[in-house]
Amino acid sequence: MTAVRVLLVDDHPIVRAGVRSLFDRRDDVEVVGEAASGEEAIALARHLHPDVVLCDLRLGDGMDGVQTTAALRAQHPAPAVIILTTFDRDAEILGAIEAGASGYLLKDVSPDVIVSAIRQAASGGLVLTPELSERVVEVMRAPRVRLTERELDVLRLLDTGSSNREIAKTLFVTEATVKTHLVHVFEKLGADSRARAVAIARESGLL
Amino acid sequence: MTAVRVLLVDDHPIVRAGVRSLFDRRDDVEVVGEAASGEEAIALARHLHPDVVLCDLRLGDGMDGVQTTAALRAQHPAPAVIILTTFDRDAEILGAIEAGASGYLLKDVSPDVIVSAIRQAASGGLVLTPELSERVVEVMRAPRVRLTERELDVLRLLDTGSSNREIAKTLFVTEATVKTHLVHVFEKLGADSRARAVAIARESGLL
DNA sequence: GAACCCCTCAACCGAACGATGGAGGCGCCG
DNA sequence: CGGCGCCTCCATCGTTCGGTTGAGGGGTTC
Repeated sequence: MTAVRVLLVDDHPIVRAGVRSLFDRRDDVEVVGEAASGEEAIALARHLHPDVVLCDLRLGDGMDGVQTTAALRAQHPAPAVIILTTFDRDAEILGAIEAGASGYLLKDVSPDVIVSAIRQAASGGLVLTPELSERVVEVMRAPRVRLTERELDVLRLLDTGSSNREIAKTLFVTEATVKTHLVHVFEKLGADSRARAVAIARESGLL
Repeated sequence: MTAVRVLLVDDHPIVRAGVRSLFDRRDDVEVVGEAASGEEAIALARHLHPDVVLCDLRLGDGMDGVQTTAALRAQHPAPAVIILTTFDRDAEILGAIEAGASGYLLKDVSPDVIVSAIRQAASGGLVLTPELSERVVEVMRAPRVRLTERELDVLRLLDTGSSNREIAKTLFVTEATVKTHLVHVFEKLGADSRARAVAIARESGLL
């Protein structure tokens, strides 16, 4: 059996070194490249054709992990993508999976979990830690909250502590319009007040 | 010259492995131990007497990096502590320095910066990346916002979107009391509304 | 064209919010 | 002891801010 070819994507050199060292003494996994950004990862993957890409979600200023995943999955042949990250916000997990990730691991898992995840992903499987898979189905089952662009605008301004009047001013609309958007945001989020809305939005990762 | 003895503290095995691999081929830095939690770090340091402790800020569920730093610095002999973390919230940086950390590095710095930081810290120096040191003096110069415990309680509940009435109920006080606290919070934060207060508090890392 | 969604707006009402000016009790520290 | 800071609470006031309801135009999809 030939070794699984892996591409590492993380903006922290230290983490890359850490992951790389996991495979140093193994002959079934081979690190064929490292990238510090999504852009770099895509370019590298185009030439290296890795079997699996191990990708962080937060990648500094450029593309994020979800965008990178989507771009990678659009390539031919498409590598399997495993998200390896510190954060476990529902929206990001869901986003990553929707974008075509075959796995989602938190960085505090033990090294051998990562190794086995890579092997499994290389053979086409889906990899989720038990707690995460539980959450995933839970969130999947709950109807996804879809906010319109405008509603997101007011929500973001809400988060800065703006009043309706201020939001109206910066969005160049009437205060009445803002209120209408807010009503819809409240409905969709199940909130009964602006304050609660931001709190909920924050929890579900919309902000 | 004898090698600098270093203790690694991070809840992610991967990061520990990464940092460790930085020193593998160097003879001037020696990793004498690893800890996955603050508690473990303190216990280990008591026996190992490292010269420098490299410590993450977020350490899972137990003690955080700031608490760990304070405890380590209280030992005799006290190791130098360098915070190595992903986050750069003002409050945490300040807290770490106040707790006696001799350095604060972001995980995206290049490996050799870490190495030289360790050497510098071992000889008693203070280590800050240029951008950070700028921010530090800036925040130092600005009068520190000190909220009382109760005011923080109110602020935290505010963040969840609670109304004054609800806050009063969960804190077992009158609505009047809540309002008084809020007035003080507003004064200290320079806010003119509850929403802005949360926003400001969030920015300055009080939440 | 009808149904639908999104953005826009008006007018109303009420409550909650923030401001103001107090007051008393408690613990700590010089 | 005498102050000081913190927590607690009272009453009042105004008014703005927020949330509700209802409604119209533009774009789309079938």
